[in-house]
Amino acid sequence: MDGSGSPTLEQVAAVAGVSRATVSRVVNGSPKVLPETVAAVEQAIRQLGYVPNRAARALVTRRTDSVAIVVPEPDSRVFSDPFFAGMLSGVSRTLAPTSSQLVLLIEPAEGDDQRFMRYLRGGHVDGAIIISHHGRDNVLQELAQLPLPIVFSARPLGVDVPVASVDVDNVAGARTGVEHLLAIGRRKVATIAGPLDMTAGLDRLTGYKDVMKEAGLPALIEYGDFTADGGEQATLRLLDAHPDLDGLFVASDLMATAALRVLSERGRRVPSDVAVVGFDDSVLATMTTPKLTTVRQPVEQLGARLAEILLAKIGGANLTSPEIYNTELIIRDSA
Amino acid sequence: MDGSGSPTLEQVAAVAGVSRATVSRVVNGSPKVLPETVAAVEQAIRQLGYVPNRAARALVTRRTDSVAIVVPEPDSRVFSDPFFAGMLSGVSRTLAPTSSQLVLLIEPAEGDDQRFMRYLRGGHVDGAIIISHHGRDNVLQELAQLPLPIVFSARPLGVDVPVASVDVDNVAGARTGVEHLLAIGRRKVATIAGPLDMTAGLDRLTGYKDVMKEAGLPALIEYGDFTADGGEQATLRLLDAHPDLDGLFVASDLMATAALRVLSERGRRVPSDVAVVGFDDSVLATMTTPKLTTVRQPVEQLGARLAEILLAKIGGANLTSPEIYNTELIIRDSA
DNA sequence: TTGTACGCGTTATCAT
DNA sequence: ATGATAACGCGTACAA
Repeated sequence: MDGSGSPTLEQVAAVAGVSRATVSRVVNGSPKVLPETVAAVEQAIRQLGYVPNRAARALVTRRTDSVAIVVPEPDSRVFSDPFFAGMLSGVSRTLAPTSSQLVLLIEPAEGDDQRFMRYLRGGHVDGAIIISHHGRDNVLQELAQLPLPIVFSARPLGVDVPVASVDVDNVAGARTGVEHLLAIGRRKVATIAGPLDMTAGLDRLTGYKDVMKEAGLPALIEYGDFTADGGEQATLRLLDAHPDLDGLFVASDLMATAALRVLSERGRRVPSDVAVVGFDDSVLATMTTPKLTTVRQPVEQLGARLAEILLAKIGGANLTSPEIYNTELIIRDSA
Repeated sequence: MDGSGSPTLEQVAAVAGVSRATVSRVVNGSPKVLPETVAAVEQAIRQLGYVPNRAARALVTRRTDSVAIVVPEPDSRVFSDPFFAGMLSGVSRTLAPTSSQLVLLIEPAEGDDQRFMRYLRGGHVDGAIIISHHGRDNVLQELAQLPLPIVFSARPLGVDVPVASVDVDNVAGARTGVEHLLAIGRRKVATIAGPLDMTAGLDRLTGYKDVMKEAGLPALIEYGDFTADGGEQATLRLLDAHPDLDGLFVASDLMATAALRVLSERGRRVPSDVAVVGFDDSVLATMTTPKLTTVRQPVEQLGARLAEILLAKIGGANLTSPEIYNTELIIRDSA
């Protein structure tokens, strides 16, 4: 701490022998300042180690130069999901050239919505990216109606107003996965779906059902919650109910890794006995034995696009429609 | 947006028929306000949907009610590491009861230090938690000397001033892992170490070396960079150099998963041919086949403690020494 | 090109 | 117990 707190514009002005206003202009890169004045001011700034006070600036400009990334769930799962990590990476890289900072809002405990709602409403950020998994209560709806630029990381379930969102085509992605299983000759193809209150759960199941129906094959469905444990349980139930299954489409890589393990423990060879296709192409996909054939979604790109859209909206653009990206089937060893 | 921006203290005061100052008192829970006045003000607040402006508040109180969690590396690996996720979880849970928000500062590209240094210096946060992996340049040193409450997530390499930090006893942790390998009869025990410019790399290697030396056995060392790829390469080199190894201590679970895969591909049975011990006990440990025996570190607890220490320092406490936590060997199937 | 002066929404001091 | 009023540090018309 330097004696009397951090230096202010005023002090810089005094040292540089100019007015506060001029220093402000230099700091903000106004073109209408004499080069020599600029030099003098910059010298003073360096000498004092001046750095602008954002609070004061925000107060007058009504811009905070920070955006929130909101996880409206107490879900620590979100963090262990490589999906989130990838998106965060994309978001932060896109935000980097900007002066914007990233504020992470996590719902600490179930039902503590109002905490971040207040924060968002308080004008502490210029906009927000919502990482929503569940279409829970009416939180998403409330978020969507906030007087603030907002982008959703997935089509928010249960929201009836037009909102900007970025997502992959989960239905089509699931289709490619299941179609691949059929293409390699599998007929008893089951799925481990995600929860139906998540876009990812709902749409991927739809894709599976569609393909099976078109092929005239029965749908064999169990549900997991996108955790390894959930995947394990679902696989066990599936093996009990359909011991003769020869193909398995799993709605996430994390659940798929558990499925592979259970299959192995139960003496099923992958892919010869049971072919397995996952969804995500996360880092996990290459860590399993055998390596996972999976439906890739371009997570970093999604994150980057989320940030771009948000910045555009903050800049005044009126974007309120979903953007859908394509998936790609990555064939490895499990199917 | 309601006509004219968000309501201010002034407007609430007008509606409630009191002065600005009184409203402020109510908002901040001052005891010296008549209950009936409180009621009137709270009514007005609800009616207007008032929420205090943090920028204005921060300007006068000089407190921002937000803390930064800094990743002073462009390292996207940090995110895919479950270790980071766990700590983040612990930090955010501890911060929750507080009014403090979490600001995430990531170095977007190599060498862009000054960006977050300026931010931290600008008084935008009340304190910062540094998640540092590498003892790179003098960034850590600069961070340590910031006139701001700071806590490091690991003993920062190359910092010569006393700083607060939270870490596990990596040396002892590695010892228990290696000693276990010896205890189950392994003699050709190799290690995949992490980079030596990270505490985790350095100390865990030390633990390995110590045990091997005490046992009068040769140290067989290869280095990885804490990624799956690095682990894979190191394992291959190790198998080439020492085809007869029967024990392997890997400095991280992520690298260990890769090692397991390579060993399997090379026809080594785990644990019968080669016993493997990892480090972390991350979610990965139970996802492998066989499940990984590993040295657990209490990540969430570390994160929580980081936050506690930071809050204490912000509150005026003068903590500038490391805190070391114990690890625990979790025995599963790989050793 | 530069300086003056005002306002941003709060908290805190001092009267009342 | 409450109300004026002065900061807090900055941006920006407006004036010079």
